[in-house]
Amino acid sequence: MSQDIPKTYDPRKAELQWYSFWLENELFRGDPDSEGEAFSIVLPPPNVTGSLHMGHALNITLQDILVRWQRMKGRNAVWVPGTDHAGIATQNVVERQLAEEGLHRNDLGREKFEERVWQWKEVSEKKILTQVRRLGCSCDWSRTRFTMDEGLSRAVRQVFVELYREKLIYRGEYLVNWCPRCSTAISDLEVEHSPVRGNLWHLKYPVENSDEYIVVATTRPETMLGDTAVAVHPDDERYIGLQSKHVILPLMDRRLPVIADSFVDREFGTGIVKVTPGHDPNDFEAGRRHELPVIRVIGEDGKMTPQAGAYAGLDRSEARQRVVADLEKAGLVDRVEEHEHNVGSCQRCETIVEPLVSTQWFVRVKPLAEPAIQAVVKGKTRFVPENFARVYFEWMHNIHDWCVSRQLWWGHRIPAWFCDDCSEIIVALDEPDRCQACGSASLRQESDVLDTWFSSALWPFSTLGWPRETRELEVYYPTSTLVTGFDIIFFWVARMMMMGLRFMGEVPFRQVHINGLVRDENGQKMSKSRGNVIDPLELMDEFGADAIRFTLSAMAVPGTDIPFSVSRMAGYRAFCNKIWNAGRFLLLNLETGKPVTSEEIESYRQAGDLTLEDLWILSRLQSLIAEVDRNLESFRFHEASNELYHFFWHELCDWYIELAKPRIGSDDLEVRRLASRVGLYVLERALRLLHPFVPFVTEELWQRLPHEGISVMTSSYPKSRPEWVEPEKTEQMEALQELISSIRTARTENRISPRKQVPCRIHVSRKEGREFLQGQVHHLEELARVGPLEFTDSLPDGGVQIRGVSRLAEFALAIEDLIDVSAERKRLGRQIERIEAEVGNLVNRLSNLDFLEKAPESVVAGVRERHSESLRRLGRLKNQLDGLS
RNA sequence: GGGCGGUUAGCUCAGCUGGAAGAGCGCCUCCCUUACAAGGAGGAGGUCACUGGUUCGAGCCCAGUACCGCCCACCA
Repeated sequence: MSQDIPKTYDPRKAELQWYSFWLENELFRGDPDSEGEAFSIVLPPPNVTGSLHMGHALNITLQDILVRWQRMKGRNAVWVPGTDHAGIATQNVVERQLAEEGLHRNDLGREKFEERVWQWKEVSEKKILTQVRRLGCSCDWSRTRFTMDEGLSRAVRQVFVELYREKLIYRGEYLVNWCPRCSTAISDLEVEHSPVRGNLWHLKYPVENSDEYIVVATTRPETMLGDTAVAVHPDDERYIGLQSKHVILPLMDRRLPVIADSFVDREFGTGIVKVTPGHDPNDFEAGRRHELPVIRVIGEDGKMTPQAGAYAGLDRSEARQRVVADLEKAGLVDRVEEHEHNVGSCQRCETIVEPLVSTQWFVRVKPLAEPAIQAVVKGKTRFVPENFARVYFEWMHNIHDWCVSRQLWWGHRIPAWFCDDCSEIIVALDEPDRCQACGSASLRQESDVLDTWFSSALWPFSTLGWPRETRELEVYYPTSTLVTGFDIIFFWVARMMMMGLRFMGEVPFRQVHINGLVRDENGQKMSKSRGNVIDPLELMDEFGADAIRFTLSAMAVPGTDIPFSVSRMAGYRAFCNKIWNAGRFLLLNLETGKPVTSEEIESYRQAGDLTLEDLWILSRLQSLIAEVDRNLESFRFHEASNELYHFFWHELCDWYIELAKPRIGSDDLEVRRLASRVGLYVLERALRLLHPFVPFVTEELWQRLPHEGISVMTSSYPKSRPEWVEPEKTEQMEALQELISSIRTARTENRISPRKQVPCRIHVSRKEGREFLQGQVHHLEELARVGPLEFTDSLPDGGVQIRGVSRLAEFALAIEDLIDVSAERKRLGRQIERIEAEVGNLVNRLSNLDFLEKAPESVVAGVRERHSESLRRLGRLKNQLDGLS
């Protein structure tokens, strides 16, 4: 099978070629009726707001590794992809585009605006899904969904209607978080709090019919215009007398009752608080308890309303200045303190959120939360790492009703109709013809849309066909694993749990793996403002998809963020190239022929045809298989990656191939054939093991190897054969490696040219050791460049020589040139020092009676072994030092 | 105010069940040896934040301290 194989791996070509190959052969297809236990994943749908970032790259890479791995293990695997309409976020993107054209969405009107967003959605979705493909993801594209496509929209309406009928959805006037810029209500979760340095104004409110006044403290003086009471703590003795009185609200001349309510903190400020039910969550609650009127002084546009009297029409920040100035003029500002407090702003546009009273739709979540808590308590869904379950519980236990209506145009329109002729509200799956109460045909649909997370909450079952009863739901629900970020545990994971349990009667996924955040090299969050954002597409162009995948996987330590490093990725690109070149070498030099089966290898084993290095690499391969499996089972992607990396590079390439080269090039055809069979076998199995991580380079090589089946994707993931694990061979191999390394070190440090063949004498005190090494002479000659090689009973003193030791043997290299005696002295001195320290340490442990008595025997034996070995070695080194004249 | 995570080599980080301190990059030396210079062979570099405890034995377990980061929370 001679062929042209370029020296350097070209990712671009392989990626294009093999991705289309996989697609053409429908290898990503999930068929509910095919064999094997189901393994299903739904892709957390990316928002159609632009393109993918490094966080997505990590998230989808991990999923693809899992899916490819499970598919190769024979599971009936499916990965359902799709995108999210991302209501407010996408609307904002398009609004910004309009703004650049000098337009506002009102200029277009709802219908035209929606059309415009749909156009954008097509562009963004295409871009995103292309990126997902370029990374090599094996999604079942025939199942691609969008949260606003017809089927999913129907699922949304169905859920809304059912929850409404059960009174788990209600409509009402409450205080909500309002974003004046987006001009919509948002949920508590969409408000981000950050500390702001501001002032605490202490204001004087005169007491009615008296010369006295009370002092209240506020961070938002402009809201005083909407005060409808002041409050004190019922047990606050300072103000018992005040409780029956009224105060006069300055600037507005309004008479305010003094109420007693235990929400007041006696320690804070004066212990008297102004109550503004229209613009503060606490005050709103207090207002309800005390039946206080609500006065809205700030409107939905962030400007003061007519209710604000003289201040009407002013922006809220302007109003603040004016109110303070006016109060100062009237001598009603007691004092002003600097004060840091939290201010809430809109997650999507960073505008300061205004709490205001508004009519909205809410989901009553407590009844839904309870089963969702229990499911995790009982282990029906497991978090990995498990400490995230605590975060989940924490939030679920303190959950508040969920405001689901949004005053946006982009989203699922709420399936509710208002009758113009009576006050009836009809909530229905499809548009009703006439009012169910009065029969009027004059109906208007609610103009609000739903929070984007409402449809996301249904994703694991809506994508599988719900509310239809599909075979997919039967087979693939609950999904196996959800891979997502910790930042959306509340937004998404919790809500999927609630909806899944309510509508499917079963959790939406068995496991939730929480992946970390991709940060920059210095651990900083990637953000546009910091200018440290890395575009995965650019990286793929430069380094190849496999390199970026392997980098992310190798760095994906569960529960921790990833400081993404480009230099490290260059290292993993080198790894891909290494895989390529190892494959290239073997392909160019081995006898090929039929694919190699494990049975064939087993027959060589039985016949005793295999060499030390063969048995060793086969043994190491079995351990590797077991380790990779174990690590992937527990989402330890970094460990699995590192094991593979180390095996392939530092065991297979550095040692096995080097050791096997002479046999591979041998004139003895039988020797050559056997070396080829083992070489092919190990390479082919290694490619299978690596495939989920680096799908392209492995496929490219695998296709050139003798193989059965259409793709490495469809081959089976290797299973460990414990009977091939050979600890003694491994130990022998390590001893040989150590000897070779120490000869190499001695050579390098004495500046002996790497090419030069150097005569060498070896002394081994133990008979078995000598016999073993005598069988490995060819390896020593090749890899340590020594020869002729002579085994002696003792090493001669004097003469020009360099000496060294390993755990197995001591050796002397004879060279004609003078060696640098003082440098050699130093080198030996350093070694002696090191070993003496070790011996000291070991002696301490062995002279400790407690250690001898209490430590397990194997540990003690190990220490004894090391102790005597070190002593032997020390003796040899000292001899050598003395021998240097 | 609660909760969680971190502190290990110059840098970024691993270290899973307590049993001889690791990787990548960077640095130094040598080598374009017919798979690979995106390579090979060597080398230097660590008081595992601090204090105490448990243990024969601690980077790992326990308690406390310091500093850093994150999440949640209606203190005006």
